[in-house]
Amino acid sequence: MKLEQLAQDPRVTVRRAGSPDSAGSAVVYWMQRTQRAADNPALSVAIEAANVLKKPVVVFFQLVPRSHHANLRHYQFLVEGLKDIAEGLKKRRVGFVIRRYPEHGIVRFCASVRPCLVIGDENPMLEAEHTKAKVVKQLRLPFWTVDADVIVPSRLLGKEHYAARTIRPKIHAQLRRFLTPIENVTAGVLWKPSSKFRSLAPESPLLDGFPVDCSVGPVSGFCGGSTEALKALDRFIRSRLNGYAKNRNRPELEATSQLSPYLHFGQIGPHTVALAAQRARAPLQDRRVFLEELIVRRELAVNFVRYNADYESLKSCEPWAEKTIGAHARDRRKILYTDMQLENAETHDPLWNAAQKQMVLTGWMHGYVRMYWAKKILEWSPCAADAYEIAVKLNDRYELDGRDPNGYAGIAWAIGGKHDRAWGPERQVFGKIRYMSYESTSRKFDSQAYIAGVNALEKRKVT
DNA sequence: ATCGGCTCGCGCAA
DNA sequence: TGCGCGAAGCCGAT
Repeated sequence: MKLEQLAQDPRVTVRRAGSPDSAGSAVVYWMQRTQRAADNPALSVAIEAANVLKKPVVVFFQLVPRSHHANLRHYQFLVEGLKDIAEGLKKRRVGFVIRRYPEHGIVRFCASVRPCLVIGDENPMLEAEHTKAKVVKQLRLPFWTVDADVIVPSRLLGKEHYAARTIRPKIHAQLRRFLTPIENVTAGVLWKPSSKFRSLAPESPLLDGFPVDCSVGPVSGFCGGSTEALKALDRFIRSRLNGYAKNRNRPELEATSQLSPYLHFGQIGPHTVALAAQRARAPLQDRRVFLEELIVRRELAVNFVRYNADYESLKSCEPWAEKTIGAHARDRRKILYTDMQLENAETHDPLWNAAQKQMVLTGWMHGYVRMYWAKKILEWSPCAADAYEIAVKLNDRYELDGRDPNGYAGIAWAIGGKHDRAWGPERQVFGKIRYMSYESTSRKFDSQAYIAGVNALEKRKVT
């Protein structure tokens, strides 16, 4: 294997070209989005490059406050995952350096390591892209990034896709090539830690004295880390994949994988999940439906965020949606709630309140209810642009998987008709945006049971 | 329980 | 240029 071959892997983007300096001391993998030591294509590229160069590999992880407006809930989950990374990297003979604000800089770290090459992982979110752009300017080193958290490298899709039906055949055509096990290669040269590259211990109280937004507390139902993620995957595959197609849209049941927090932080990768589902002994229909959501719809969301720079606002939506929303901008709203009333789950609608409470209390809301939740915010807001904004704000603040392409795509679908189509008959406020009602959702699933379930959870929390 | 109509525009066949 | 068909819907008819 040659370095040029590695650079030509479709998962790899060369952000700063140049031949790796063979006088350098190591290959540095700057781990951001892909927080795992196994089935991590970015780590594999780093190790393979280092093995060609006959150098060791060190993973650099930085703890930066207020990254993507994250709060204590998110940081706690993230920090819980660091121990698994440390253990996994040790097995692969790779070093691990954790630094915390204000000693967190990758540029400073590279100045002391003098790497041959720096590898990063891909993240379509704008803030992550800006951070990388800034670092590229300062690093006088070759810098590659690896698209490690999607099955089909997002670059190969080339443009923003209009709908699931346009991206689906493109993705399916690439699965044979990309839905394959990630090789967990081991470093040939062992990284030897020295005092010069001191690291914080992953199990030390990393958040003590760290300037993090504590207004949203940690949750008890989800524990971060790759080990927990694999356990959750195993439970899902063994007990819930069978029947998934039928039950996934029944939020009163525990029928979904609940892997989104782990996928968001990269503590588990889509290859691991997809291959486990593919080889599971569940009916074909269940496996198909799950893989459609995990791969086609998840990667449609990544495609949206990557190719539509307006994903944080209603501006990201299609002309037909803009038109119909505009035509109904002056419709009288029967009910208006303030941001506070929404945040405190103080609406007249018990299903909506339950959804909001599930999110606030557990850090996770059932996928089907998320649609309803967002559509009602549109119904109860002065305008669609405000609705989009408050939905994003609440989602990003309380969901463990907030600040993720999935959240933005979901809100854009519900409020702006993204990836959807016009639906008649035209209604107040919604216009031709697809509508959902309490009455009809209650026909589809046992909303009383869902509401009761969340309320029981709330009582247990209070007492 | 299941079906058709509602409605728009992309992507492809022709 | 025409045509098929679609990320989760609703409603009313059968």
